[in-house]
Amino acid sequence: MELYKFQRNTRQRQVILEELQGLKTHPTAADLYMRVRRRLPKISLATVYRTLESLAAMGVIRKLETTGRESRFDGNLEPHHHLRCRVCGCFEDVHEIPSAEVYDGLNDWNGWQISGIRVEYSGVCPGCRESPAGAGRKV
Amino acid sequence: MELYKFQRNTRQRQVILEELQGLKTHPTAADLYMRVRRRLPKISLATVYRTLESLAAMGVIRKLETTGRESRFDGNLEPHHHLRCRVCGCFEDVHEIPSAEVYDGLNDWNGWQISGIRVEYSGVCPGCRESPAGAGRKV
DNA sequence: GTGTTTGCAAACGTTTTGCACAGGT
DNA sequence: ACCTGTGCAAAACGTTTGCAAACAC
Repeated sequence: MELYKFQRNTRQRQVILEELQGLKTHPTAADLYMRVRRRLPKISLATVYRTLESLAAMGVIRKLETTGRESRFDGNLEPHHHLRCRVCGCFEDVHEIPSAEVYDGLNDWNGWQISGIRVEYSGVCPGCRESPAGAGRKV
Repeated sequence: MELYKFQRNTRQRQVILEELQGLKTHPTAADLYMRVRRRLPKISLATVYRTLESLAAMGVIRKLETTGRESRFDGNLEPHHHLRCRVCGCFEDVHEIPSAEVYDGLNDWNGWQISGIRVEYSGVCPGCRESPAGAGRKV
């Protein structure tokens, strides 16, 4: 995927974006495919993937970095964090940034029973700062 | 995978566990497969997956909930957080729990250039607390 | 008309599964 | 001898890609 800017305004892209922005949830590509297909029955899953990837690269939407095998997408660009349900896998937003200690093991927070917190910093490791080719990869 | 307790003590399991516990890194199943095969050339990748899954379910090791398509495993059970390199995908431990604001956008921290922080709380959502069958799943 | 974007199908990388057999107990 | 755990190969799963045709400009 090398497409950082669209040069055509297609119906597929309009509908995908509308559907995503109309959701407060964080759908997977397959979730969106299902919804978009109600309006564009011929659309292909590959188009959904390509479009979401491009929209994310352009900064119009966000591709979430969440636990789980499927990617999830978010039409809401404000920085915020997430609650993940260990049972059904759904996601919900957290707009406050509470301290780690406070919510770990919390019994009821907005109806959720919180059992864990995970903090993942991302950046560039010392090895890759020296040699950007990815030479830093060590098992 | 339904195996929460081992009833046989096999060489495969010993070696997998030894290799994982001998690493300070957070290898993927394929990483471990490579290492274990040096000692047990006939071992199958499926066995590595099955064993890691079971060890994690038993609480002997930890299956990390990290960003990325591959699962990663950790022989270190102490709670800690992670640094992820956006370039090579490697992981490193963070034993402090710093406040969100402090490290976001940090230019140099132990050699890392930090560009983001992600906080993910996990637990059980309101829907699943009522009906544990996973009925809470809503796109 | 030109060249971007699409739809399809096939490929991909990781993980899971079915099944017969090996090997702990 | 039993039956758990293994090896193998195939399936499953989410995602990406190559290519010809469709369509925005």
